Amino acid sequence: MVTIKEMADKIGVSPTTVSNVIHGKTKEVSQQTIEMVMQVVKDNNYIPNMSARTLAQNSSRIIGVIMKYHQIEEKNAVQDPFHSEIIGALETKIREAGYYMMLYSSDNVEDILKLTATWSVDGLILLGIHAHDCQSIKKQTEKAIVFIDCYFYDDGIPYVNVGLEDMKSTYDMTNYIISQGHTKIAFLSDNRIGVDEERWKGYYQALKDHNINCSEENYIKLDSVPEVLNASLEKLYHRIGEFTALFFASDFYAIKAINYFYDRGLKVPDDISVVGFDDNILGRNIRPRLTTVRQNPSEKGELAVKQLVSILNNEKLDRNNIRVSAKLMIRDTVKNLYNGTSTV
Amino acid sequence: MVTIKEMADKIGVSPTTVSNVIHGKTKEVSQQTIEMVMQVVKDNNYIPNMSARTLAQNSSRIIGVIMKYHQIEEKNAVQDPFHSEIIGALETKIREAGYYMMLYSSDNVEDILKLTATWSVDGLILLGIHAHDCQSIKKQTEKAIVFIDCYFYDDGIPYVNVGLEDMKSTYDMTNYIISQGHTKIAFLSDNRIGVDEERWKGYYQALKDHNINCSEENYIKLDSVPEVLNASLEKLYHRIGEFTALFFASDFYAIKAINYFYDRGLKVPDDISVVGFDDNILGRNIRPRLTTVRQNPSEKGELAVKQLVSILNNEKLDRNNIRVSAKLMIRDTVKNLYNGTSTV
DNA sequence: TTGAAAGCGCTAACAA
DNA sequence: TTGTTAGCGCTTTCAA
Repeated sequence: MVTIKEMADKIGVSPTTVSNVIHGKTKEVSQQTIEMVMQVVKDNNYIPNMSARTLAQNSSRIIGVIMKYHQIEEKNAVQDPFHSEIIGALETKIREAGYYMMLYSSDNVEDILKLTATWSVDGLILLGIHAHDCQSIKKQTEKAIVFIDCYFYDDGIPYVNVGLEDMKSTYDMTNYIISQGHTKIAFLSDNRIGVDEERWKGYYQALKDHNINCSEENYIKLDSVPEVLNASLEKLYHRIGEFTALFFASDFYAIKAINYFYDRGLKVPDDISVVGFDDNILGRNIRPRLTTVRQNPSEKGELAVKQLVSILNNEKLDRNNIRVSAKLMIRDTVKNLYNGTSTV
Repeated sequence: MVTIKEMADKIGVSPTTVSNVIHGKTKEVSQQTIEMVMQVVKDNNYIPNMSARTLAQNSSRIIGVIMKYHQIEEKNAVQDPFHSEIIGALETKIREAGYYMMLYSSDNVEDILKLTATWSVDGLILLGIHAHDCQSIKKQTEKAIVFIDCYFYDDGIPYVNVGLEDMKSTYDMTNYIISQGHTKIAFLSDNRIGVDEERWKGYYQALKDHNINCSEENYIKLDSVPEVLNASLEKLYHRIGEFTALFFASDFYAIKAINYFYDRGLKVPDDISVVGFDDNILGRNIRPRLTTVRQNPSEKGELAVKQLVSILNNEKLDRNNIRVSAKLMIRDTVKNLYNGTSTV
């Protein structure tokens, strides 16, 4: 491993000059010197030492990608198809932008801040972290941060977030379900915070705008713990008569439910209509083809990196809060109550 | 951000002492000093600077996790459920072991070596990299490396790999298929190298051991490019009469095929039996329940980190090459040709 | 039991 | 246009 100093000695110039040439600061370097330096760098297959660089500049070109830590193994952040798609996109874009990606999961603000400081991380991308923690992190560090799917309302501090048109898209999808003759529609999720709350709101608004009665009775909470999920589905199964359509806040649960019904001889959409959200790998590969709201996680990942890099380059952002658009994927799991068909 | 030196000044000891206490080298430090140091460290919320540490020791506690780079976005390494599960497990275990995870994808040996050197990475975990490149990397660096699913046969150099009983499990599964009365069984995959070749071998051996004729005619190549995959499936559809069972080298393709058949009115397993491999999130969530070979990616990830950490601690490994066991998941997609049933 | 000093590789301020 | 020097924060050797 050659060092800058060694190369400088070899060609009889100063380390400063070598460093300058390496970093393209060649305005004040003679053409001849430039070529000499380029040559040694190449001949010796020079590889920069980032730790030394980081120490000297207090900036590492590392971007910390922080995911929410989940105790439950099957909910291990990366396993969720939505998260893994984003992680993949982040890796690609971070690398292409000339940064390095440190992946870390945590549910603890202190740990996240510590990681940031320990590695002199240049920026942070926070994924699936609770709004409250996001806010707390934002307050405690000056580092560039981009959030994904994080909304905090109760504060004046500006923050950069890449989100989705959650409310609008569930609103639109609910309208579609209604247009197929449904009025008894349930909304199902495993929580009522963050994006899931937004999605509930869109759903709720659509019913309201159609003067369809909607109360907390329409909300069904699913348990995210795998073993307990079946109990939730069993309960759902027994209430099935109350509804003609079920709007799940994620494909994952939609499919779990479809399978649960299938195993009990209940057919989708003949006996009950089902809608999901995400159009993830699961949603895209099931029969009957799932009617769902498509979001593009890669797009979110790309935008997050783009925003972060802009901040790091001190460029002005055209907008702080991006809402990526979603798309209704009308397929085969909603029955048309007027004519009995379900295929588009 | 306090530094060791600052803290040393505050309590009137040397940086050396502070550093020693921080790292538990307290054999030769008085109890009183230890307590003093512990106190300042706590009071000042000291956070170590890893770049400085790395520079001084030439070791960073970073573990580079390298995945194969895929041009095609939908095949983006992390999106594959198998890979994302492993990545999740790796993140957890690396963090728990007190290391940091740098995630990087590449299909270029030079780049991987460069990353390693740039960050003074302590160790490497290579995932899905071609054997040839693995070998080349192994030769060019002294760093600790653990491979996942990488086999190179033609060389004497010892290497550490975490693999699966690919051959044995396809052998067993093929025996099971045969036991259900099938003799016309195809094997399908998108390549014939690495694990897929191993799986083919197991399949082949089982047929041979039953004196069932098996030639290259039994092998059907699937195209991995999403747009072209359908063409492969269309071809398959037309050859369907030649076989009674299809053994796919991965759940992903098994499910793509099942859906393709479904859309053409062909029922699994009534019209054709299907078997997958992986039991991934897709395989686990489809109806009819997929008969497949279950491998546990988390286990692979955990073992890989365990092996790597052992190497880094200079511990002797009990074995270099681990073959994690797989499990046959006999479910509902293979028809019993003797009595016509298919459910277990 | 403790401390002084040198050095890891690089960058930046300043001088020449 | 180029070079000297100091310093980033930490560890390690050796001396006290």
